Amino acid sequence: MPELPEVETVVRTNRPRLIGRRIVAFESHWPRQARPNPDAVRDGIVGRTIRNLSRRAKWIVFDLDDGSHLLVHLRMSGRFGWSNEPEGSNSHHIRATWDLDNGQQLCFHDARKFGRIVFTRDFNQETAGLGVEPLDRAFTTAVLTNLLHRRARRLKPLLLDQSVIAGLGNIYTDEALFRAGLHPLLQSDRLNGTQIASLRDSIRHVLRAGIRHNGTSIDWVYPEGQMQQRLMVYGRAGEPCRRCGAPIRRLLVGQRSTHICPTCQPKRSRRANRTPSRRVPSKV
DNA sequence: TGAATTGTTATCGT
DNA sequence: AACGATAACAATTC
Repeated sequence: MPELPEVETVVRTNRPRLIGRRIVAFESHWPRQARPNPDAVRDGIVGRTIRNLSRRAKWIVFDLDDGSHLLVHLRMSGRFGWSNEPEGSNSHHIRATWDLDNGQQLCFHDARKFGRIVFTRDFNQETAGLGVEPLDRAFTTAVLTNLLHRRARRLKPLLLDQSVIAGLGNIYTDEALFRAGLHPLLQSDRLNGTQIASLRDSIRHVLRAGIRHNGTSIDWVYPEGQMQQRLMVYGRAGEPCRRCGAPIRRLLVGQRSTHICPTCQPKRSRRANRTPSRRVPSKV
């Protein structure tokens, strides 16, 4: 379940071994995940030198020396390995391999086969549908205000929508909403300025924390992170809230498991605009 | 054995 | 028609 911080970690750890290397061979063992098709990918990248390895949303981006790009999406279970490492090549879930000019071989492991390998000569067009990068300077409170107010959607599915904000997944969305004290079912166009500023800061905070701790490891898919020890709500149903002690609750929002603290994330604001149940009796 | 898991897309509904 | 919500789907693990 790699999200932005996990993908960023994969990029940072593999970048030194890939930059400057020439690709001498490519093989796909699961044709339908290579776009437009395995031959086009192979023809496009073999002979090219990798200028840079970076990230856009949850995509891993190979910059090639002729201006074309190779994009890899890990989806649920994708990961990179190296054939000369003990864990790298002994899996039977290797779906693709890249041979480099120094004899090393990059392996794409993907147990569930949901990952994507895309070759494109038009990077901008390929990524045109992706929303704003939440860690960019461009992700200001004003920009988020516009994104939230121009539509009326529940907060959680909106934050998961990659065409609006690119990179959040289920874990960091729940964590950001908790940190901002916002209920996932709140309507996006009903947030006030204070709430939006808090949400913007919370999104950036949890993503940065995720990157700082090399991502979240909650199962066999992604083993190298430490962020799971610091999660406030995700996967903690029934456990006490680390802020107030109330039991964390798990609910379904848009078919997705969602974790909240019922007191830290009230559905409606606690103090403001509450009509008192009993009015102070007025003098006659 | 089947419930749980995710991002994306196709389809439904208003 | 346009938008938001929902169902379906890819395939595997435990």
